[in-house]
Amino acid sequence: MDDKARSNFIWDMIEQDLSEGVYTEVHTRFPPEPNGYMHIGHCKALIMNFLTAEKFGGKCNLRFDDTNPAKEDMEFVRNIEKDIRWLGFDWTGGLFYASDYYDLCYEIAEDWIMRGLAYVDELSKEEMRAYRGTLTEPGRNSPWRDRPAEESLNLFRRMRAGEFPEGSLTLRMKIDMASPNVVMRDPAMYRILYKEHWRTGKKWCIYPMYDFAHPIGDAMEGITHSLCSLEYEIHRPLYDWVVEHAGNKLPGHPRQIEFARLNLTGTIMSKRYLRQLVEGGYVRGWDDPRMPTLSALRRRGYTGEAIRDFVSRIGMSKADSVVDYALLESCVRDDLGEKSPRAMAVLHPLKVILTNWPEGETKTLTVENHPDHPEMGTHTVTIGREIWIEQDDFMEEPIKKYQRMFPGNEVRLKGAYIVRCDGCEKDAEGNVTAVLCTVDFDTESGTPGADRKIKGKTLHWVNAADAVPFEARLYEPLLAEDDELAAEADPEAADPDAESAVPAKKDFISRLNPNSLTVVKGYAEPVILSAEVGDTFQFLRSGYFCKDPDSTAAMPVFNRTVGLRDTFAKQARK
RNA sequence: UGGGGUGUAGCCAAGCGGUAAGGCAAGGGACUUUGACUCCCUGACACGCAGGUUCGAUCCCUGCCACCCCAGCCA
Repeated sequence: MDDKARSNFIWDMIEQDLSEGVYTEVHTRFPPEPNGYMHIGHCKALIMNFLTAEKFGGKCNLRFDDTNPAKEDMEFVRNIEKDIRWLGFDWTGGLFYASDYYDLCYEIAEDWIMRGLAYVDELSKEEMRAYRGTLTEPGRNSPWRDRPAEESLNLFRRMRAGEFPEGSLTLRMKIDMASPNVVMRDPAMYRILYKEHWRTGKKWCIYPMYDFAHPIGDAMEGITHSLCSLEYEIHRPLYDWVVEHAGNKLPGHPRQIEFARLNLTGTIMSKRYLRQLVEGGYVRGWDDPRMPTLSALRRRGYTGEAIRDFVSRIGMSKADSVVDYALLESCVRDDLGEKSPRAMAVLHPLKVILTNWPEGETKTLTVENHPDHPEMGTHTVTIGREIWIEQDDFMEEPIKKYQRMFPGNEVRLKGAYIVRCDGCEKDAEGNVTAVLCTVDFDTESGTPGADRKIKGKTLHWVNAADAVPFEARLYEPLLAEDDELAAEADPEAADPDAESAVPAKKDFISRLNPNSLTVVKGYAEPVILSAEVGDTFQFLRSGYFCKDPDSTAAMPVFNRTVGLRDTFAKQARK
């Protein structure tokens, strides 16, 4: 499946590195910050890192980038590990934490101070911003930039000892305040944070910044290729600067390569917006099947295999893109189509009376579990005088090309008989209350008479006498079709507290699709009762459905993972 | 107006100087006890635009345009 992933510019670069002897092996890493639930957007980086290691016979580490104790939690660590395993990967290179390198980072920091590569700054956050300059104007050196190394060292040690309040001092790299790349204008290395770290406890009250700790972690783990998303491209000079200047303490120099992140139509990948959906009650939680989080996709019935296939098929490039959700759907259909047993369920029930069926009599029939996989076996269904069919499967006055039930037409009941529709019963308002049909008893499935060809289609149905009521949850994209926020810039890059975030927030909520969830009560054959939460069926002609944890003994609940393709509905819409 | 990137069909994406892969979507058709699956067939006077180099350019050069990223003591 994963071999669908063709070559890409990253693998080309790696091959070249290997052939030129820059590296003799390939070692990657997936470095999530444990500050939230993973979503499908993260899968691109995740799968790319793991797959690259697999492809080149190398290893891939899992490293939690836990350099900000204010935002991180152990609960997220467990979830991320679970998600990775669900996708079928293992951290063959080992499990690490950025916090494993706190001591080393500190050592390097002191070394840099003594070598004049870092200094303790007393500028406030606001002052620092002012000194940094703008995109078009160079910054100015901090007045503290050239203080004696011993003074910085003393201050830095006292920072560590907890002698200063948060925000009062920072340790900065001494690079170039006039650099056209603002990332290089004396970036912060350490800030004071009186937060207990979920791993290191109270040991530290100063924490290294990503730009400092990340390259060090990569280098320490022997990472050869550090694959990350495009927004880190401008950090690459800094990444290299850090590794070069700490070189005497590091075993290697990884190569950072960037690629475009994943966007999907009809949804969003921003943690900030997703949190809004959860906290605003627009969805039922982080694992609401409408969410793009992996826990939600899992609950909805997506498989790890389908997601791997999807990522393999979208390819890898540096061009900003928004992938059509239809591709993801195609991937799950492929996977589920092979694996899922078939069953019959009616979502919008309409009663059919088989008028020539003897009252009180029941017949047991055998149906296949999968048309292409006889080894998956069979199960039985019963049929009696009254059955349920889909409301869509009857039209008193058929539209063009309609081949389902209408007066005078014959259809096949899947696995049972050919029946002729004779008409229907209506209530006072003219609503159809029941369809009347005559059974051709000579056409039972599996018997010679079953070969008779008819014009009508084969319909799914459920015997009314032993039908199991169930709840089906049907989903549409979170965002209405023309409102693809996904194409917008990642708002996480913006300050959530900034004024500019307010209109975006309002706008985003107004784009929500009011029909993202539809709940219907239907009937299914009893076989669904034996399903466990998480089991998937293909409900014939309807789609793939996965049993939800909300299920009770009295009311099984099924999420529609994805519908079947419906070319007739498409034509009819035109 | 600084720097870093990106621009190939509706959406992704190959292509690496020799005359435009593939997938999804879309449209035809075959098959069908799922209008599903499967199987056929259909798509770029042409690769953001304009020049240039070349026998020949999507691939090289120049200029322009569009979009994305960066001014956190977030990652």
